[in-house]
Amino acid sequence: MDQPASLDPTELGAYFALIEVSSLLRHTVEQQLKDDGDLSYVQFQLLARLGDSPDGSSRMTDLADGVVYSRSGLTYQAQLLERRGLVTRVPGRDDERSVTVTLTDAGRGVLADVFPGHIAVVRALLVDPLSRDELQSLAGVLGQLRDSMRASPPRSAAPRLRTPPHARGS
Amino acid sequence: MDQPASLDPTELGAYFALIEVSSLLRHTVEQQLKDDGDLSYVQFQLLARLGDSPDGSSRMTDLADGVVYSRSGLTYQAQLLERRGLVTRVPGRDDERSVTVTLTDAGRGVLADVFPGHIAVVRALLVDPLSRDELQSLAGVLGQLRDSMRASPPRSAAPRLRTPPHARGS
DNA sequence: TCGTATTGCTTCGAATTCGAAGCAGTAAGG
DNA sequence: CCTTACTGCTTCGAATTCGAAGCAATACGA
Repeated sequence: MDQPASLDPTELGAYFALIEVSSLLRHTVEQQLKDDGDLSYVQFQLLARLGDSPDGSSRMTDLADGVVYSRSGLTYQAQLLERRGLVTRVPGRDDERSVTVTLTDAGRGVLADVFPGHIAVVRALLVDPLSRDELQSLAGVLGQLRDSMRASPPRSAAPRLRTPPHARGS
Repeated sequence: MDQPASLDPTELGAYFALIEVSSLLRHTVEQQLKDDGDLSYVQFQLLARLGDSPDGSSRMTDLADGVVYSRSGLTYQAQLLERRGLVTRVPGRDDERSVTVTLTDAGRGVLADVFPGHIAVVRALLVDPLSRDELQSLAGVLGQLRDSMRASPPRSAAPRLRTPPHARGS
């Protein structure tokens, strides 16, 4: 509760580097996906997640949980994918209000088109610049962070410390 | 040139964890900034960058270079900030076509309002869950990645390996 | 069983984003 | 000096994003 008001250089460095690295990586990946398969990053994430599933299908909600994404945005993207014939959407069998999204053969095809380039980008930007030890260290620390972030609901991240706004509009 | 077609678990783990961690962190920070100062993340980045500058001002282009952002998007956000009185925009002195953006006192005020909560979020999500060694390791590896990414223009990231698209629309 | 709350998804409107095109101002070549 | 290319920024239109509200199906309490 009595921590210094700012962050020390190491802390700041980790934060800024994380933001910048992920931003640049994502940018590059997005470009590659658009070039190779006309997919947005989110669309690729959805297809890839479906491809991982044993039967190539999943409920909307389960898809949303994996991809940090609003429900309405997911609906929008699923519509686009369906329009292109990459997935099908049918009402769930046991629960009439849920929607089951399923990867089509065309969807698997696009995924196959896009994968090699995707891997090449990740390799070029993330894997190759690091030694094996560094990569393992990175994976370990980030995995730990991911677990701790998942564990705590985002709501309680910064519960206190709120300063009264200075000059809010209106 | 003859690397395996896929990524091994460590490589995949680092990649996925990086994406997920940065995404969650960014989401949480965005929420905090909106709550405490009605700022988007980009707006905060712009204000913070100006705050770092000795005279609190900077050219549009220099701002864009720091924040991964399109020029038109920067113009849009700068307009919003100017409308709220957080920055001023005046034509550059020596080069008539450039625009110098300057932080106002109100801008500094909002920055001050927002900072404590911002630091609290970063601390809670990124710093506190890790040991000092882990944090240093993370900062080191990410810094290395950032440098290597900066060095190579994104264009050449995946120059080869392009598979002919499978079923492109139209 | 009935009434109410909850869940899963979609629709709607507003805000943000980007790329392409446009518009000065500046530099370079003759 | 004039023409041409380039730079810095803005405007424009289209696409994407989100939150709030809406709708249908399901779960729950009495």
